[in-house]
Amino acid sequence: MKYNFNEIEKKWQDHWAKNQTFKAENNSDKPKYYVLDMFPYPSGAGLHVGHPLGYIASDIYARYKRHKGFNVLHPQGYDSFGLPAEQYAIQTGQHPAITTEENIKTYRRQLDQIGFSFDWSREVRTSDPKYYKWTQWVFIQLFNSWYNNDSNKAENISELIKMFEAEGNANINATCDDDTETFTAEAWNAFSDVEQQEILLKYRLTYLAETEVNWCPALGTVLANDEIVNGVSERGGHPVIRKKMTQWSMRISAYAERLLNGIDYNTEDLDWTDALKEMQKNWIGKSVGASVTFNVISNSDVEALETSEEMDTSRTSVSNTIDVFTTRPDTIFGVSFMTLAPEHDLVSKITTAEQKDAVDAYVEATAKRSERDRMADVKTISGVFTGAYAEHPFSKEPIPIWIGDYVLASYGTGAVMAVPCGDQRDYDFAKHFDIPIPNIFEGVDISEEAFADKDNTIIANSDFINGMNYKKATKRVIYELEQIGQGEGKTNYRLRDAVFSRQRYWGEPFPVYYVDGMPQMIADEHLPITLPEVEKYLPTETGEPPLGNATVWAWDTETNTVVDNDKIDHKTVFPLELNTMPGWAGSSQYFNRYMDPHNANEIFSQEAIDYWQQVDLYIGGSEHATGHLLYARFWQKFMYDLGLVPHNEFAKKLINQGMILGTSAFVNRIDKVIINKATRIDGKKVASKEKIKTVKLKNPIFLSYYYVNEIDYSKSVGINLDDSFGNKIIKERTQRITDIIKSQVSDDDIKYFEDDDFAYTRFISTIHADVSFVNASNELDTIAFTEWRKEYRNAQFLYEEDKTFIVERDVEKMSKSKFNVVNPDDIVRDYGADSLRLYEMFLGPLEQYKPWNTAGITGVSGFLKKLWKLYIPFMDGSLSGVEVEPTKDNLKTLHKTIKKVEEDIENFSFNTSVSTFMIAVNELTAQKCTSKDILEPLLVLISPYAPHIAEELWEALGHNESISTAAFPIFDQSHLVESTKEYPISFNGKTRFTIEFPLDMSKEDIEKAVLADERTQTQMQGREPKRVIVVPGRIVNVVG
RNA sequence: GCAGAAGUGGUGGAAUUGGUAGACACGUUGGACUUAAAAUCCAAUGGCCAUUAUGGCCGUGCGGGUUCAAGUCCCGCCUUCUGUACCA
Repeated sequence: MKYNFNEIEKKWQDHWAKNQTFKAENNSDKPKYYVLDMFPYPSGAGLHVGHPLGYIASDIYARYKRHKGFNVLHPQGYDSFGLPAEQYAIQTGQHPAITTEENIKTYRRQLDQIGFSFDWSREVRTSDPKYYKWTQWVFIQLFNSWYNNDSNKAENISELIKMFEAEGNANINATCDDDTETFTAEAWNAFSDVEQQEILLKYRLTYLAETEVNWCPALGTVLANDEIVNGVSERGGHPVIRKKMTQWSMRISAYAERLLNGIDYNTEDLDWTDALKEMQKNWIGKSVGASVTFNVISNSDVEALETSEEMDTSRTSVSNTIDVFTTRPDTIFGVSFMTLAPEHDLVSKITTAEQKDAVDAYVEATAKRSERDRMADVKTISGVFTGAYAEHPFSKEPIPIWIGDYVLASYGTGAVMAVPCGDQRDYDFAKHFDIPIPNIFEGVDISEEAFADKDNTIIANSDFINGMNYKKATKRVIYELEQIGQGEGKTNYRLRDAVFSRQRYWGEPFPVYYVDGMPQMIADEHLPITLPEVEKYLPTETGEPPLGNATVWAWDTETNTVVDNDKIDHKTVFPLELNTMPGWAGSSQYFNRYMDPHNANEIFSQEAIDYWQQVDLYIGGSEHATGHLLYARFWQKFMYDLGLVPHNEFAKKLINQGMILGTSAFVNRIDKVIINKATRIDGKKVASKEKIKTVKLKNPIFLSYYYVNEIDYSKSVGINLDDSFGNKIIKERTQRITDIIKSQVSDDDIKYFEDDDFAYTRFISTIHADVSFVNASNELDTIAFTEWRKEYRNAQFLYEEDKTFIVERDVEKMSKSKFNVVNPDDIVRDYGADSLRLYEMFLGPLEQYKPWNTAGITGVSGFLKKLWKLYIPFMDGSLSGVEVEPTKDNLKTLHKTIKKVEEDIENFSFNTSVSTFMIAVNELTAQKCTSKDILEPLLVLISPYAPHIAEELWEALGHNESISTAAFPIFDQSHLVESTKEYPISFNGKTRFTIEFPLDMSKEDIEKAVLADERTQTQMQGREPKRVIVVPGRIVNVVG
């Protein structure tokens, strides 16, 4: 009757697989519920205990919903395109498909042994041509669409063409490239085919354009903004530079407002955490203000201006204009200069001859600095005057035009109107270069800093807006700008269009070929266009992406097949696109594909989407906040515009699970000694600043935690211990270390340790030890350690006598390089999957970051053993034929457990329900409960958490069917009704003792009884109570 | 700088939304069983003081406030984590 978890878990996992227990049907009388996990990238390292956390939570919820009578869709798959498999291919020549396949096998084995209730019949892999056919298909739909701002949705490009043919583009309210020029219907019809295609690209929702991109030379590819962290690549941490390239982009900016609305105003639609919504909101970065056009004063006028003090107001020759965006149009009369980004197109055009050298030098110097440098160095103020002036739109005063790297080319228009009195950066710039700082705020002191508080402002010295507040002045300025045609109200977004091409092999190929340099879509019926074979996964010698190495990579428009490159004749055979799609392409619609994953004719059938609608619960990491989760929302809205999906948002509720952190183990190592000239301070020998040499030890010395702490080393700095200070133990230890060091140095060097002219410092560094060599008491298995790090096989380990070598512990992110990874395989082997599942939940709230500590698992493991014991009478036959009536206590325990567990699951408070189970089992054990009426429903409660043991015991109780769809027990309040309450009696708010009273006892009677109690007399010590507060059913408080 | 979240025993964390702070576990200590170990079981465990049983004082990052009553509400700070940043 032993609880043999390994055997039981295998048995039920096989049972579920064989009977397809968790296969979901696309129609059912039951209500539907869709629980989704973010699908994993199958990395070569496999899973660590942190990975399944979210899967366990979603699995508990999915199983719970099945008990509650829902038809549950709980699929899983793989985001299997990506960099690591390709990097591995570059190094080894092994095809990424093979690496990926192997990794998936490992993942599947690891997932299976945890006992998830996934419907594996619906598995998708983004790298499977049958899947990416539909990624390519969505891409084509995007290409064939434009964004109509009047109807506020995506529409077919053919409608746009019709409008161009009929009326040109002047009155079309579409989201398009900024540089789109206006044309008439006649002009459109006169354009050549290629010209028309060029114009249409400026409107399409995915388009090819020369854009400034983040280029990562080390990875040989471009990166999206969300793939860059702190100025370096997210993967590998390589530097990133700005570069102009022709790239596919996604016009996500067209959806900026709708993406924002979904999280901002329409909150009931999107039950996501505030933190996540906030992140997306910041990323979209909406700012409302105005665009203002400043005319640049021509150079000849500037000369006139410089020779005479008088201003020439009759200028007519306006050649250049500068557009700026401002959130403070009300401060327009405070403008005293303008600043352009050094990269701004106009810089070379407007710079005067005298300033040319200085400007060129500055532009060059800025270009050399990496984005990261510029970001790190915020404090330094730099800039150069261009020599040019712009004209104030209202006052017509000349305004000097500067360039400065505090203005970013990639935000807004790359130019600002500088208002030093109202913006600190402009203020600092003006102070630094001695530019005037006119004050336009009434009664505000700006002698020390700018005044940026727009809500407490009255505008002054500002012509027609004097005396107005921010709101009124803004409105008026925008009106006046519109009157003179030099500006308008404008909303600006930080969100940029997303670059969609990658110069990589292991990604979705584009269904695109090129005729006369213009991209053409391959018709839907010929999809998928599968990845070609290449000999090398590196870029070609001419710098083309890896697909440039393919020999069979041309499109034959007659046969509609991929053919040999040799056949390219630009008549019927054309070159195919060499870029591939980015990682987020495949993850942007996978949740909908799960609804109908094997459909070869459609991305999903109408019936499937009508039935499943959208994801009800999505669980995954918050690191995808501004990547996947934003892109997927964008694609969903596009699919909604096409009428393909019934919801604007793909996931109703989203939870970000926290991370499980590792507990790293550190050992202190002395591996070198630094020799200095000695000097004496207060008669004590210490090292002088004069360094002689560093002596590296052949065999390092490792110091146990307490050993090193008692010696009181200052870590990593090193400390001179030559002098005889400290107590006896310390001296002995110091001597021991010195002896070991001396035994290792050459005869030439020994003088440094014996001669009084020298002092030496032992340099202590801390290195990670693999946590598998460390036990719960932080003792290091030194033999296993030296076995693992062979270079230390002759190292000395120093620790206290009669003790063992102790490591230091610290909590860090779990990672291979920190040797703190705990493999779920080991946990499942030693404690079972049910213990792993329970323990991961028991660690703490789902959303929280928390450290893993394998030792703690004995708590939940012991709980399962106790649970098992409760059911032994049903297995050993001792209860055969006997029906035991539940006692009142039994029922009370059961029903309070039902209530709490149900509430906890609904609130995703899984940690507290594990506690509740423990309490229930402890109580039922104490009650010696053998009633089936209690123990049967208890199993259903526990089954979502520990499904294997639940199935096994369910079977032991005589069931032939799986527990997975057994009805969730119904809570009955009547079992919890109490007739008395143990009232806490407090005095001035401090509880002193308790008295039991009937619950129906009146306030007055309780008060009397409390005052009559002799313990009350003791507490009051003769004082009269001023007041007695009685809260029936809760508490009594005596004030005195 | 801005935004969001969080500070509770040696540790992970509970606390019915203002009503007995520290549930449930880990760890530690003591005990039982055992030749021994493991496993299992029992007891104690926030700190300080007192002890013959009883008891007393302090305690949820810090300082104030509201209240019969504050971990929970209000005001002002401090610290940590996460995101983001010359965003005009």
